[in-house]
Amino acid sequence: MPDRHTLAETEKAMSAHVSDLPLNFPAAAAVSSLYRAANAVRVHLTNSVLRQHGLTWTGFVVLWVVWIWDGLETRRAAENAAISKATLTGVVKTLEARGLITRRVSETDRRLVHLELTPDGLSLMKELYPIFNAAEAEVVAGLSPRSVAQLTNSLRSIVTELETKSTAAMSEEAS
Amino acid sequence: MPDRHTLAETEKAMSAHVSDLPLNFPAAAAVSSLYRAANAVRVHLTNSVLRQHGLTWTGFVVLWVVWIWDGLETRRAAENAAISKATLTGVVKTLEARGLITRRVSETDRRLVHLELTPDGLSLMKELYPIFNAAEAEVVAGLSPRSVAQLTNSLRSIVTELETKSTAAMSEEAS
DNA sequence: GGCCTGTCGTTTGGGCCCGAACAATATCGT
DNA sequence: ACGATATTGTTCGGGCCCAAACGACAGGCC
Repeated sequence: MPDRHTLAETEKAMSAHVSDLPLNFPAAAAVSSLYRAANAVRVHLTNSVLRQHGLTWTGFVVLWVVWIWDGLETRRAAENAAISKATLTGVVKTLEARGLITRRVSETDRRLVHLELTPDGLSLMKELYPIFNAAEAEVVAGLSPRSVAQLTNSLRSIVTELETKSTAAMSEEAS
Repeated sequence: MPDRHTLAETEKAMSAHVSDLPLNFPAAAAVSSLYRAANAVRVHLTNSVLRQHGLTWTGFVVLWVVWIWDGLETRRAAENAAISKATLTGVVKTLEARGLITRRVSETDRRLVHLELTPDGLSLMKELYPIFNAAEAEVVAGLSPRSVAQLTNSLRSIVTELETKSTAAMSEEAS
């Protein structure tokens, strides 16, 4: 076990610098934990499941949304994968080169590009997703089912809150 | 409001593909929410606070840990910021070029590099962190204090669980 | 028809991200 | 003393990440 700084030590060092300021410590702890947990989960699932199949986390997420929706347009794939259109272009290029996904320009609206899994991509997801899900289950295995449900609810509440803020800022911009 | 896929629609599309498989849906929902929330928070805090100061999320995190610990060695900075040593090298190079941080090779062990804030870096953090923390508070404003505490606990539990797994895998490797 | 406005996916440029390989340095065993 | 072993920060290569600028295209409005 590396002698890294413990949580308690970090909080002590922190309070030595900012204890005289009117800060919201629980909020800081929540955001910090959120970042670290998401990172740890991404690293763990990548190393334990995805890497041996030559997939990155983002690549897998893109394959997953295209699979679940039986193919969709680029803009919706980016929304569902929570990445920008620019990023998606690069990721799709990688997946296309691996023969897992195909791009097809729409006949009715030539601006749109429709994404779909190849047979190889489809069989990969059918094989891989149950394994991936089992690893996801392990990640939350230490929590009670009730805690997992509460966790999911709180996280979704945060996402909703921020999406509201974001669209509010956009309409303010437009006025 | 863009007509993106709702949560309920996604779950419906998902069950159409995998309802016959023995999957752990609550675990999948938790991991997915975790990823999306962390992403949304990072984007929000970057755009609303960090960008106008020319800082990235990771750059800010590195500055923060160096600040809180009154300077530390590269390997500890990477641990505390939850990024790899390789990534830290690049981030520090950026921060050094902006005049916010300094690198100093240790006298007693010439392998070690000590990181410290410059006066500019110090005054930036003193000005910026209260603003950043206020934005963090907004992020969890929709949750009750009790929910925030539970959220933090659950997330820390996940991190601890994964760190245990990771060190267990390493000692297995070594044997 | 001919603009005008908005939307689509891509490109560009700069930065983060990591694993693996590496050179420099320290430490341990003998 | 001195080779074997371990640790540190860096480099390298490939991939992800995004904002901004861009060209292609669709639809509305005169």
